[in-house]
Amino acid sequence: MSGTGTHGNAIPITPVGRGTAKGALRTQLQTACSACNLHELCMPGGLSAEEVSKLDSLVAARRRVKKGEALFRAGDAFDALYAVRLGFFKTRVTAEDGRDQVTGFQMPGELLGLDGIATERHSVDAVALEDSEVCTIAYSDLERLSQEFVPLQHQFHKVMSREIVRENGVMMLLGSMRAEERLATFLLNLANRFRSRGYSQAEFVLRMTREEIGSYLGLKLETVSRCFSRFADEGLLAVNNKSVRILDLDKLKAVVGDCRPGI
Amino acid sequence: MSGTGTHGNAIPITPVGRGTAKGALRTQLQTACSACNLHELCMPGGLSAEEVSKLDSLVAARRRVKKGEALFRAGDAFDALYAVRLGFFKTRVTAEDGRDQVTGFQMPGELLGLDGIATERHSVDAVALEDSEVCTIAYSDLERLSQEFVPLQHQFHKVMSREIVRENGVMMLLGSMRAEERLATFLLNLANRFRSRGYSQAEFVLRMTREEIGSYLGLKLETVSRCFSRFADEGLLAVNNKSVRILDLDKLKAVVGDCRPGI
DNA sequence: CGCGCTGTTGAAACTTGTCAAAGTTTGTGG
DNA sequence: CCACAAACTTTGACAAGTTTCAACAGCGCG
Repeated sequence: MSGTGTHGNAIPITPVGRGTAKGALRTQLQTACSACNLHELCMPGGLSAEEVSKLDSLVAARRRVKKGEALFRAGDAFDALYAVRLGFFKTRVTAEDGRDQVTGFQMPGELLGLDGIATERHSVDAVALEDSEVCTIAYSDLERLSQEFVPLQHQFHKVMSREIVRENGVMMLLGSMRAEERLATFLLNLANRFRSRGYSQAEFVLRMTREEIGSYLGLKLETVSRCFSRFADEGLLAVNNKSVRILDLDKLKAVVGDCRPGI
Repeated sequence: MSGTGTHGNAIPITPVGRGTAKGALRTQLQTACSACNLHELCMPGGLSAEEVSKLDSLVAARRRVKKGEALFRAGDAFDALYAVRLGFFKTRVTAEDGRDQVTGFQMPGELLGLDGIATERHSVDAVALEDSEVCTIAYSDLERLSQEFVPLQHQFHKVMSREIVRENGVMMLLGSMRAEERLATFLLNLANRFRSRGYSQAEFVLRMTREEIGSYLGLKLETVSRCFSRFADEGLLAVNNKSVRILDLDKLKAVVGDCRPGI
């Protein structure tokens, strides 16, 4: 099963499209959810193998998005959801006065576009942070299929609810944590998500700039940079530009919950 | 139709249950969504009259929640959604270390409990800020009915998506606004929601304390109090404890978007 | 190879938080 | 219905945390 020396079911997170034979093979094999090694993390979630195969009909098109390009923009008509297959995205909202706020970072297996259902127009921009690839799920198809297919409907509701819960967590972070706690929380969250995908939880490369991290965490980029430096000084992290290695996971966790250790 | 001198289709926002004959009559008449004057704002949303009548079967029980009591708590098993019928709620998340964060305020016509779908346990507390009343919608019934009833499914998805979009807005507020902007945004949002319900948008009574406002806005209660005082000094508001009157709507709006008027 | 974007660091300014005290309102029980 | 206690609000003075401004270093892309 495992230990063959290959990456097993881990998807390389490096930019796609370098045109290797192996890449071409993978693309061909994994057109279907049932063959996708992300299906545990993605929409198929708790569905049975048989049920997942029904999903395959939904995922019509694949789409590549180059680094810096938008998958969709606020104001665009909504007609599909997107599952990140490869790469890394950010979503952001822009206020009338031009300020913008990063509202999330999405990695393989995560869904984009849920914001569009409310008004049938997107309310955020989804921008690729590296060359990426998504599965397109036409929303009308999803609605139709989940009509006749109870577990899919249930699963979809869970995905939306999970997003609501995630945002509650971000509100807690933004509303009542200090800079170091915010960054530590963010790094621990990233580490967990990498781990779920079969990557090292201790060592990873950030796809976003300090400014994007700062926007997400409600901080200025200088503050983010200073916090990284402080964590490095204290031996919690080894930071080299965008690559981060967690040296002391326990201490990093302690940064988060240090305010009222007793209560 | 209107202009009879009564409140028409406006629901009095004062505490319920004083046992007047009129109150008893209303309770009896409005057990059904089709007879509820909130149906424009609530789940029935864009549904036709005929469609709404199908909803009635869903709304089995009504439930009263006294001021200060919880409709549900984080960790409780999830089995129903609740539509606020009368009164006012807050939702809050609590961190392991005891800190808590208000994640929303819900008024009549708004839904509570969407957080519970993800894990089948609630992840927030929902607490009544005044004596309140909710319609209980069993989630299993909702799933079943929306299975055979497309517009309901669609409407429910919209409600969830709307909540995601709302939370994006709160992230913007918490992540990149200053104290005065946050409070102004909050007041304008309240004003709009009161207006949609047929109340004055210029004059209303806050159901929550300064501390709860502060928690929602990521500020300390003293900061909230100072901002109120400053708005009053500048002639934007008349503030008397919990009652607020907006004196200069345009200036209040200007507070929000004053950072980069040009760009 | 150089220009621009990204990241780091320092010092000063500013916003918000903390602590403290006093006033006000609300709720409860006699 | 009044009195008292608890909860809430306001305000001031001061402290702390974060932002702002500025300068410079490093890396990557053209």
